[in-house]
Amino acid sequence: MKELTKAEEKVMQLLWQLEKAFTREILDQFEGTPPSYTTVATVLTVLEQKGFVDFEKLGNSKRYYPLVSKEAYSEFALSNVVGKYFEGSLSKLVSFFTEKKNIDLNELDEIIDVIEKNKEQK
Amino acid sequence: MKELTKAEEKVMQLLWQLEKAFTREILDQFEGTPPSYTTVATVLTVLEQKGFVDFEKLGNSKRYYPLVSKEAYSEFALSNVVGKYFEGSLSKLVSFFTEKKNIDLNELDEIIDVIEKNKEQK
DNA sequence: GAAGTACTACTATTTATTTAGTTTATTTAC
DNA sequence: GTAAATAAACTAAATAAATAGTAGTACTTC
Repeated sequence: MKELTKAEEKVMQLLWQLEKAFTREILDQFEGTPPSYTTVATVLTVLEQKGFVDFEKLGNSKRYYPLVSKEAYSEFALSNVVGKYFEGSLSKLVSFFTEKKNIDLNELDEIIDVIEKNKEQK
Repeated sequence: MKELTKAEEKVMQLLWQLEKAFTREILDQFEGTPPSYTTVATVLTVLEQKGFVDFEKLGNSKRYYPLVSKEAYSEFALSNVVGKYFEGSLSKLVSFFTEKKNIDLNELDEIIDVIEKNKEQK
């Protein structure tokens, strides 16, 4: 999978949220000073070429939808970080995270729960 | 913290590994077809401007060393991913990871260990 | 069917990134 | 002490990314 650039990622985040959307609708989701309509349109064209989105034509408009799910890209992005910075080891990551961040006991218990449930399935 | 570009990240990974290094030494660590000497030198100059590295002058050579540790940047990169793709929640990340990947029981036990130890300290 | 609107397609511009050549200074080996 | 090697500094050029303007086409509403 190719990596998303900053601008592409922003648009994808909005599209994942909207599930299906016209350029205009994506534009409307921008907070603060939004980019111009054509900027969003250009990014969408690139995303289409890269295989991240496709569209259906409604009248002369394009309704875009993701081809790559947020889950699939999350996995990709996470694997990247784990591979590069945690030697591919999830426990290294968790260890690092729990030590650095002020993470509360509830969340730790939650994680143990998650893991125990997963163990049962194996 | 600013983000590292691809080329910058590669050089930083090598420098983190070497701890201290001359341009030549970093170049020598490249596998496959290495970039040219001057390319590495240019990237190092940019990294210096961005505050990721500094150097000490030995003769007319510069021995570079990281100003930003791999740990610090790991935290940054991880927080980025967790924030963008796991709603800031480590348990969501762990859950996702354990479900998707073929992760073995040993690693799951390891993670539980890590968390239990962390809990004790709180 | 003309006026306005909305959209795409094409083109352009700016900035960031990547890559590396050339020049000049310094060191080293004979 | 001169030739070769090495390194930094400077310059340049190609590519990628981000942004947006303009022209033209289709749709909409009176």
